Formats: sequence, C-alpha cells, structure tokens
Amino acid sequence: MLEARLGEAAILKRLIDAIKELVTDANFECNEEGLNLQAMDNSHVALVTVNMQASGFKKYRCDRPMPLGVNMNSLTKVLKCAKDDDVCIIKAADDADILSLTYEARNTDRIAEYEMKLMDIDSDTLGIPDTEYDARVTMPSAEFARIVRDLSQLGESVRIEVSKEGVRFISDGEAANGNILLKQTDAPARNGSSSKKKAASDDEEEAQASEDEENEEDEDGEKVKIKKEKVKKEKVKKEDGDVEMEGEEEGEDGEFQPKEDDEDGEEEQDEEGDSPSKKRKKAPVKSGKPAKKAKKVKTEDEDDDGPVGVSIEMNQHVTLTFSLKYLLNFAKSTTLSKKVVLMMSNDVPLLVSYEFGNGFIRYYLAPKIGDD
Amino acid sequence: MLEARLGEAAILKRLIDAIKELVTDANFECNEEGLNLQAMDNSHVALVTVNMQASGFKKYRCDRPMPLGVNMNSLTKVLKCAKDDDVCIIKAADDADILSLTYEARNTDRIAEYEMKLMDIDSDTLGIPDTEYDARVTMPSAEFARIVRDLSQLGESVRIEVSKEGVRFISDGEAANGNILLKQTDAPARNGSSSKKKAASDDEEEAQASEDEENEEDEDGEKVKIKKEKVKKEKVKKEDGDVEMEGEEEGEDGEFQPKEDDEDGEEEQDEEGDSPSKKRKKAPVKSGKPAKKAKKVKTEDEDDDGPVGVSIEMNQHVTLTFSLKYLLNFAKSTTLSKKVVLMMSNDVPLLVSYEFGNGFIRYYLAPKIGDD
DNA sequence: CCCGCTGCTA
DNA sequence: TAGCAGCGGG
Repeated sequence: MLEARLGEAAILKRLIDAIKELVTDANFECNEEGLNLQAMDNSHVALVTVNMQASGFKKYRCDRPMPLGVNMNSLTKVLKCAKDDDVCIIKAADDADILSLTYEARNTDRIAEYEMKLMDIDSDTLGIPDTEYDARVTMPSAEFARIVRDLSQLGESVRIEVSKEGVRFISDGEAANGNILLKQTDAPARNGSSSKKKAASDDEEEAQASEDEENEEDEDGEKVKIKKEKVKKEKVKKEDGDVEMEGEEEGEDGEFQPKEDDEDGEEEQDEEGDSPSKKRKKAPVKSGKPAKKAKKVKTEDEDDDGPVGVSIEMNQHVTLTFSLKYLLNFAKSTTLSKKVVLMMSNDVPLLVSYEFGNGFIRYYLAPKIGDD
Repeated sequence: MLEARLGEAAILKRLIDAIKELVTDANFECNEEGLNLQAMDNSHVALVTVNMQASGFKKYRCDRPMPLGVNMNSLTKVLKCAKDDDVCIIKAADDADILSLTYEARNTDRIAEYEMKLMDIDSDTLGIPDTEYDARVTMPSAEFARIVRDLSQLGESVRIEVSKEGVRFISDGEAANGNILLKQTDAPARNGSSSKKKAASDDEEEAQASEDEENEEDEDGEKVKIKKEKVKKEKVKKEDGDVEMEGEEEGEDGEFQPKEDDEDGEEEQDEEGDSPSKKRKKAPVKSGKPAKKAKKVKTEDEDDDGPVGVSIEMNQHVTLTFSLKYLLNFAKSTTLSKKVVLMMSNDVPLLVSYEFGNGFIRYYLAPKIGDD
C-alpha cells in the first residue's frame, strides 16, 4: 500500500506538466525511498527521469515496491482539479488498479477525492550509466529557457560548446545565425552557488564538502560525477540492449542500457555494475524547510538559495549539437527550479537536470551526429 | 564599415515593431550622420521614415554611406533575442551582405551575437516635399492611439477636422458614429509644450526662438514647417515621378516625388524647387542630452519633458479623412514617444511624427478623397 | 482555428 | 505591479 502526502499539489502539477508532452504513459515506481519515473519520449529520442524522495513528502509510506502505470493525460486532468496550494494525498492499494488523489484545501473545509484508473505498462526500465561527464554547466533555469527559446527562432538545432571561456550556444538558421556566450559568473560573493558547486547536500555525508565540486550524488543511488583527472566517456556508449535511443538523425552514440524487466525496487542502478555508489538509505530529512523567505506561499524551489550564477566545470572541451525542439520541451521544468545543470561529454547524451526540494527531474537527449 | 553602439536595444526593438507590419523589407541607409530608413508600405498607401541620429548612439562610426537591405521579419526575430536593456552593437562590413547584432547584457557575462543576412533592395528613395502644413496638432501619443483604437471599432475611416476650437476625430460606422473633440490644452504652465511649439531646436539657428513656433527642422535636412502667413499647399501635389501613393480609394493628391537613386544625403528636398528652404547642412548636434530626469534608466522618450498637452496651430481649417487601419498601425509607435505630432493640409498626406531621443519616426498617409 | 491562461519581461 | 507573449485547451 502506498500513501504519500504532498504538501503542495503544485509540485506534482508542474512535474507532470513538464513531461506530459514528452511521455504519454509511464510507471511511477514506488518503494519506500520514494517515487521514481522513467520513460522514453514517444519518439524514443529523449529520456525523462523523475525522482521524488520520500523525504519530500509530509508523510510517506510504501509497504512494498510497486509500479503505478499512469496515463499522463488522465493524471493531468485530475491534477487540474487541485489548487496549487492544496495538500495532495496519493494512495494506492497494493494490488489495485486505481490511484486515489485527495486534495485538501489549506482550510480543511474542502476535500476533494479523485480516483484514476491505472494501467499496466510494460516498461523496460533502463539502467542509466553512471556517466562521468566532461563538462558541467550550472545556470539559471530561466536563462537556459530563454536561450533555447531565442535560438529556436533561428534554427532547428543548437550547438553547445563548453570551454574554459564559458558556454556558447550556437544556432545557424536560414535568415540569421546566433550565438550566445555565457561566461562563468565570478566566483566570489555568490552565496556559494557560483564556482563552488555542491550539488547534493542531503545524503549521508556532507563532509564531502572538502572534495568540493567534483562530485554530485543523488539520493537514489545514481551517481553522476565529474572527474577532472580521468576521462572515460567511452564507457558510456556500448553494450546496448534492446531499447535505445533511436531518434531522428542521431545514431548510435550514447544510448541507454535497458535493464530488462526486473523492477525489483531498490537495486536498480547497481547491476550496471559500474558505479561505486554505496546504496544509501534515505536520510532522515527534516521535513518542511527552514523558513527562509517565509512570505512566499509559492511552493517551488528549495533550491532557492539566493541568486543563481553561471558556473562551469570541465575536463575538456565539449561540443555537441542538439535538437532545440527537445530542449524547448525540457525547459518546461523551469518553474521547478531556479537552477538547471547541463552535463555533457562528447558523443554522449546530454543530461539536463532540475532539482527541487527532495527530488529532481532529468532529461537525457542524444546529440545529433554529423554536428549539422 | 558601420559600427553603432546603441545604449538600449529596446529603442531598436520598438522601432522595428512599429514598422514591421507596414514594411517587409527596407534599406537602412547609413552615413556618418546616422541611420535613415524610408519605405512605402506594402500596398503603397503609406510611407514610413525613420531617422536615428549618430548622436543618439553611445558610439557611432560609419566610414562611408551604404544601404543595409533588411528583411523586417528576420530583424524582428533577431531583435527578440535581445533584452530591452541590453546594449546593442550593430556592425556591418563595407561590402558585406551580413549585419551583425551584438547584445551585451548589463552584467557583461552574457554576450549574444547574431548575424543576419542582408539583401539587395532597390529602393527609390523618395524626395519628401518640404510641405508647409496648414495645421499642426501635438498631442499625447497615448491619446492618439486610444482615439484611433476606439474609432476603428466603429468604422473604417476617420475624419479629422482641425479648427480653432480644437481637433475633432469623427467616425461614422454602421452601428454607431463617434466623434472626439480634443480642445487645446490651456497654454500656461505647460513647460512649453502646449501652445508654444518649437519642435526641433537643433539646427543652425536657434535664434529662431524669436520667430517662435513656425518652424520645425529636422537634422537630416528635411524641413517641415508651418507658415501662418502664406499657405501654399497646392504646391505639394503635382509633378509626381514613378513611385507614388496609390492606395485603396485615395487618388492623386499628395504623392511623394521619387528622387531616383541619388541618395546623396542632404539635398533631398530642394530639387522640388518650390520651398524657399535654404538648404541647410547638418548642424553639429550636441550628442547626449542635457541631463534632466537623470534617475530614469528607462530608455525611451527624451521627448519627455513633462506632461504632454494638446496643442494646435493652424492657418486654416483642415478636414481630412483617413483610413483607420493605417493610423492604427502608426500608433504602434506610441511607445517611442509620449508625444505625437499630426501635420495636415487639405488634400495633402497627413504626417504623423514621433520624435524620440535623437531620432524620429514619421508616417505619411494620403487622405481618402470623396471624404467618405 | 480561436480564446484563455500562465509565465516572463518591462 | 502591469502588459505582452507563448503555450495549452476547447
């Protein structure tokens, strides 16, 4: 049995908004650590991953792991019936084919209950390789959205070049070409968000602060890191199974490895056998968040620790070309976080990651080859 | 080679916004005095003229005169990629077919560069007659926009009647008629903008202050004036060349004389041979402007010297009818200046003029005949 | 294809 | 804080 109480329905609304155009059906895999969703977009060009930590809920209980096969259209409809600041309770019986959504208005005198049909979705959960990226760019999500929007006026695709100089977004179009250079924000005096980049501060060791910006760990056992010393991006692109990225013109680089159908809950990432990610249990997270900016009823970003700068970490120059259409889509997550992180290695899918309070949404997009 | 540094991209954005629906392609003629654009609207009913003084730029350099053939759609797209307060640098090599637009964010860590294809446009630059108008109406541009908007709901055209009483805008529609009377704002206490109307204070003689409101001169050699004593409006409507206004139902009154292709800058009006306009050389214009209202970072109207009233100067009554569709279009320039000036003589094209810091945009529209 | 709503920008 | 633009829904 699953029962999860979400403080603000808005988070869920935004999440679903952010993926519903990419994905029509997907399984929410729930276990005692939280909810996870993973799905290829309809044309199998992009992959979306959503994680909501148990700790991100005001109350969370999941007796045993189970997949909740959700149709995004239905869920969208049901979620529209929630007000942004409603408390949202998600319930599912152990073997039920029904998901129950309850919305409690802040003033308890309104309680709405919806029941949505679930469906059986046979999803091959992909193992996402524990990639070490050559470049990581952190920037304001709004800026990313703006750039992508601007450039998509000019052309179909964007070339992203990361160098020490900064990140450059380049688009060649019929009538005009454009390129936008984002220099790294000066490190100092930026509440720690600029060059010092501790990405995940939540799990077991925050002592990691010493090894500064090289590591980013995610609570669900995935691990994505940047190594300055060694670069092994090649290990990302091989041993594909039967489900892989097969988008428009991009070819065989950087697929995801499908991991057949053992959705046994927790050990999802480990049988890839690569990451030394010590499987961590969810840390007891103080629910609610330390009141800063108490006045904002808006539910959003806990990410929000001050102004967001641009910061770049890289091992080597990276140049990749992507379809703007997809990036435009990813940018729908802008409302979820003020910050976005782009992780790139040559010939490997781009990872676009938005983190919000106790969870994240990540998009993977294979680069166009031939760099056209 | 052209290089012009504009303090606020917004000005250019607004300018192009204001004409892009009228004109699809046009030459920006640039010379050391600044940028000029002149174009007939697509249906050859209206004429637009834009001038941006060199002094209006933070930096301006133009080695030799050249036309920049711009497609407004492309330019619009590219300008959308600029934020309003970006610094905008326009560059073009001497013989290049490319225009480069660079946007520097206020905080320099974002630089965007766009390159837009230029095109060859064979424009017959028209000589705009040095008309002496019988009536000049100055009013808040917002008011003009409002009137035009309101009346265009009722009918297709508006009759403008200028008398000592004031200006009256009249529209007869199917369902309703409307007329709006604007009386002259009481002269006193209006920082000189109401009945006292020196429009251009820039050229050779500002000793003209004595002959008060009769003259308006523009820096690029054009001259438009009101003469109280003598009225020779007839001289405006004849000797047309090959390019003329040929709109819907309006006929042969008030065309512009095409002046073939000698875009030699200054002597545009003189070969009309009518006006006693002593050909004036461009006066040394003091760049920048006397700091008043230093606090407003907003880019717009330097025109903005206080509240704008309605003022009317006239030699004789004028009654003209115009297509509201066009006026509606002209009113897009409202954001460029708080003030608009309407210049009219019977049977002569209306001149609608917006002046902004070191430049202007002017529209000419032939009257409907038969006054329907 | 048009209208309304949401988000972003000024 | 208000207006404009882009996106989504009917």
